[in-house]
Amino acid sequence: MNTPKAQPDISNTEFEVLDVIWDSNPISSNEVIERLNQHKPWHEKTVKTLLGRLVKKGAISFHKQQRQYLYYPLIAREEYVQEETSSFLSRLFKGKVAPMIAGFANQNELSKEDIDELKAVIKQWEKNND
Amino acid sequence: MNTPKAQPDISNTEFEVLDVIWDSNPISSNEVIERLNQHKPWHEKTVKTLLGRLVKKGAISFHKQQRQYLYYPLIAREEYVQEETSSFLSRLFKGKVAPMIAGFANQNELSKEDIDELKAVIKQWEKNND
DNA sequence: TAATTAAGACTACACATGTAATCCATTTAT
DNA sequence: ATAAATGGATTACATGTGTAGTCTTAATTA
Repeated sequence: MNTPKAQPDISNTEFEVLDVIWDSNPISSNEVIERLNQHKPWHEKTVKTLLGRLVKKGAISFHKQQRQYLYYPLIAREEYVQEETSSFLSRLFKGKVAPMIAGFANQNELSKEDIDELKAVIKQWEKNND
Repeated sequence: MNTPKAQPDISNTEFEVLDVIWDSNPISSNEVIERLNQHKPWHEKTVKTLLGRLVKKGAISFHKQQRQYLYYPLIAREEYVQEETSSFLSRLFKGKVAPMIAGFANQNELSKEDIDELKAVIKQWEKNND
């Protein structure tokens, strides 16, 4: 019985790379670089370093296609995001979601659309919990 | 016109110290240490280093009382938390709150109480937005 | 008053992170 | 067949972070 592998610590820049891979994979380093460069002016070498670190951390892997590597994720975005969210909420809001939303409301950062979406989530929850 | 000072980057351990100070201030280093040690086994020197770093970063300050320093925060918890939350949401959820809550719901991490609190927040929002 | 303690300042040190540059082995172009 | 380009591996290097230890000086105690 192996303990469920804790998510590796993924740095901010690593996350940006990983997010591209989640978005589209398998994917070559060149395509990762190209996609990133639509938003970030990162040097090719920088991105390759980050890819290497993600591999070492066990967040992604690859298979070879001739000279190139085609990368794919080893962890699911949903899982990663869920864990990050839980730890974030527990650090800043004692783990409760409502105070976080309340903070947003107080800053006038909630739109009508956000509210409608929240209502839909609540409705769905109620449907699932008899 | 001075640009609103961006929050300094506060590390995880620094945050724990800062949180104690937010909770009760002005406060001496010894009391910070004592309170932290109810949960964390940090060496006295470690905590003092963190206090010094927080001062240097402009997150806290102090006034002297004889030999000792009495620390107090320079940034409000609410502000800090709000900024962290915004950047967190934008990184992981494109800035939308509802998908975050939905993720929680899907993991069965929402209690009836959470739902009730969310409803209250929504009701309040609606009252404030005509 | 001399010795000890205690507060904060300064120093340390390994590992992480952001940001590449260089090295080496293939491919590919000339 | 050589030379040049390209992919990945390895190395670099400043700054941040976690986690203290040592130094200096003032206060307290014997």
